[in-house]
Amino acid sequence: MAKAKTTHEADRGKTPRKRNAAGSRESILQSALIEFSTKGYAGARVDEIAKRAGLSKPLIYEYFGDKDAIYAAALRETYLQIRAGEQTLNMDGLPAEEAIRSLVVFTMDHFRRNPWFISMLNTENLRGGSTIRHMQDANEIQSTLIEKLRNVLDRGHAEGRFRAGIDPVELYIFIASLCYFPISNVHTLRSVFECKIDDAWLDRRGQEAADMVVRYLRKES
Amino acid sequence: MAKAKTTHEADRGKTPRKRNAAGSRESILQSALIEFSTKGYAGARVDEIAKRAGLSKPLIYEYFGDKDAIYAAALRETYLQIRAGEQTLNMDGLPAEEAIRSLVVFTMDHFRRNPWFISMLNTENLRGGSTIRHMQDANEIQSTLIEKLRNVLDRGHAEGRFRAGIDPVELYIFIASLCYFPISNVHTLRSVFECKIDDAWLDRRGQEAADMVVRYLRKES
Amino acid sequence: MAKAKTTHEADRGKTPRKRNAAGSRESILQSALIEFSTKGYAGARVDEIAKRAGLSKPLIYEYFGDKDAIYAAALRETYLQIRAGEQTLNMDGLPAEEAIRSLVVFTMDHFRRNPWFISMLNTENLRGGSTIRHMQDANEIQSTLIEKLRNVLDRGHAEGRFRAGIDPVELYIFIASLCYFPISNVHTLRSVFECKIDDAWLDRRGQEAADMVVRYLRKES
Amino acid sequence: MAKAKTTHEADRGKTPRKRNAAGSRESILQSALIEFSTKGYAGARVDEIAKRAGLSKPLIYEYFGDKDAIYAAALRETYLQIRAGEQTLNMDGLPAEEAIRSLVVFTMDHFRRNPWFISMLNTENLRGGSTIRHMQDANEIQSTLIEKLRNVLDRGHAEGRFRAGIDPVELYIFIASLCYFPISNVHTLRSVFECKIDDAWLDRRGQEAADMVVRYLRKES
DNA sequence: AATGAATGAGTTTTCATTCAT
DNA sequence: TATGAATGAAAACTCATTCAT
Repeated sequence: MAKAKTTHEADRGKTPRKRNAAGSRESILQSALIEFSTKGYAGARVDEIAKRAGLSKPLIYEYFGDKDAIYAAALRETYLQIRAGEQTLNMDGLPAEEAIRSLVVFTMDHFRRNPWFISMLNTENLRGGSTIRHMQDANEIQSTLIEKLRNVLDRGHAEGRFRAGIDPVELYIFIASLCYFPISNVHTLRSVFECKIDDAWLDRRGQEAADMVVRYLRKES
Repeated sequence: MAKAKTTHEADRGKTPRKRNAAGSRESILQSALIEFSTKGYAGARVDEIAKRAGLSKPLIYEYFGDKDAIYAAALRETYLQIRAGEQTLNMDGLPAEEAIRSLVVFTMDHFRRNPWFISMLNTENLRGGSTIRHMQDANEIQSTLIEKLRNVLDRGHAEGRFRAGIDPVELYIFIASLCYFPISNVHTLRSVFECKIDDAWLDRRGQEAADMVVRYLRKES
Repeated sequence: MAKAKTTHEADRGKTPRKRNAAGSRESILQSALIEFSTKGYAGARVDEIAKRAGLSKPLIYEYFGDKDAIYAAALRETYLQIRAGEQTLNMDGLPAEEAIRSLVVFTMDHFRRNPWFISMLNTENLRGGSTIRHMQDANEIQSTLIEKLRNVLDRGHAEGRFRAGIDPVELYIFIASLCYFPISNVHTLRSVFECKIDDAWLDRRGQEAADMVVRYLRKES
Repeated sequence: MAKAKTTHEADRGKTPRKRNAAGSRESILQSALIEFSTKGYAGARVDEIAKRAGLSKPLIYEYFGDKDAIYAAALRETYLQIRAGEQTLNMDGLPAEEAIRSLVVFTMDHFRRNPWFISMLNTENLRGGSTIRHMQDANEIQSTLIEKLRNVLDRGHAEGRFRAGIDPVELYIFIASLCYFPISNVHTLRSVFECKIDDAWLDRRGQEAADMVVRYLRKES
């Protein structure tokens, strides 16, 4: 759990007011997230973060310590934002197969709507995971989603639709794989293959990926 | 000794010795590939490239021009090496389903054996593809593989095993997705999920991914 | 002590002390002027400019941008300083011929007292004028002097001493020519001719040049 | 006197043939002259000199030693070329005043036709004359011209046209001043004054300068 | 006589970080 | 809480010069 930041609710979301520690911190974080995700760790500029946040560099150092710490905070923030998004997913009312389909499509859309998530993961993996390795509660981060998925798998198996022995984490990694790659690698794919990777293509791909996952789960009749 | 033009053939091609332009260029390229793929574009150091190549910085600038150009050359080299590896894949003798399985497993292994490929793609995509977009023959690069895949799909359909209308490029992107993600994201996955992503896990995952692809292709009986 | 805004007025303007942006800028400019005028553009070292200014290189880049911009600022400063000097010239009380003589002698002395002016002009002309060409108000710079000269010429003509139709700009270029060359080319002249080009020689030459100009202007009787 | 270079007359002036020491030396010198006069000493590139000469850098070092020596040779070459040009001037047949006028106009044209002369002098003076100071026969260089001028002055005086006591060197420096400055400073003059300094302007200025010199010499009636 | 290959020692420029208020 | 001024250390890039043939 992140330490409870008593953000003055009134201030939140607006352009950060001066003399407002919590707001400034938030603002720096958001700016850092954009900077690191568009330029990578080494390519990111503290100057740029300060400028975008509308605050001074010394303040950033006061709050975070050094570039590494800013990056670590931004990475954590990325995960928190993604997890917050995932909380909105509700698969309860749906039949198991439909629930899986909706999870796949949701994941694809989620990645598309929050492109800095993928960029931050790329960056962190390029760096060998040296930062996330030291993040305390990293392993709690997606547990809710995994639980939801486990429930659906159980339900599907109980209904006789899904095979047994499917591990939700393993399955989730499949789903993430299918959704992550075409977004993460959109630029190289566009250059290497003729196919147009645009919004429509990604929409279709979400459906097709859902198909693939469902076929994989189905009990063979 | 005067005009002895017999360049010692044994020396050529391998560890490049001094006063050998082609060898030096090769050596720089290899060094650049390592540097860029382990540190990303902005994190890479020309100094380091020179040191690893056992040559001086000015020579690098003489041969390539500037950091951008070194990077571009290394990116292209990456693709060339990967394509060369793909030429070794032979699916001709196998039944369609086996051929597909072998392609998936091969792809997974190929990515594992050439980790700089994935790192370079990550780097390039983080940079928005600005370099590969200007690479002349980028789109020829994987055409052989796609042709092989098309043949297998046709064969599978002819034999009544595979569904019709599967586009080989689209399918290849599925296969790449499944193989790319767990390798590319190994560090973040390790931190977020408890599962051990080690060699054995990746071996199993290759098989499982092959399963998924094959089920996706199969005509439903 | 808390909000004491009384910047010690005594400190301001002269040898710039730390934490004084305007003073630092000034100091860099002065240092750049010395460096560029003694070494030329390509020979000048930003390092040296910093050292002489007692400030760090990054600050120079912060204030000016790059070497070209430092040079441009120094060139403009050169002209401003020269113009400021020219404002002190007063020819009003003198008879026309005396006024001209005093202008010639003043010009010679002015060039001698501000040797970096000639060096900067030489440097800029060697560079093909690429910097001054883009200087906004370059053509306003010597207009005051030209006006003064025009008045004297008119006066001299009205008094029946000077010929008509003398253009002040053209005449000024004659005067500048006579004063510029022996100072600008002092080193080559010393080597090529035996004559000693020293202070006394330049004093005499100022008088002689004044003579030449006056004879040129005189109405032939 | 320069050491008699036995240039194979047949080779001279053409594109330098390989395996031809004298031709190569000549070719490097010409190239150096262009490079140093257009870029100044520090801005000149040995690489560029080699490229323009169509020869390799090591050859240049073999022939000249180092950059300083190339520069020194180019500077001396400049003077030699200028002196060679001055030999063509013939004032013998003309009345004294006409002879002076023709010398002024000739000087102006000579400077215009050989722009690298002025650039080299500028460069050398910017460097404080450190090279020409060590040139052995520098003071012989313009002696012929001075002698010619002395003759004309004597003749003019004998004819009762010119004043007595005019030193030819001093006069020559006046003439050079008038011709040098508007060519040397063409770029800054163009920017600072509105007047168009073009070929026509320089033609007129030659005449006007001749006027000024003649008026200066004339015995006042 | 001539050169392609190579480099040590700079030079400009950048950037994370701190000082002083 | 907040910042304008400043910098040490390092990065990319250059250039006169030499090596080996």
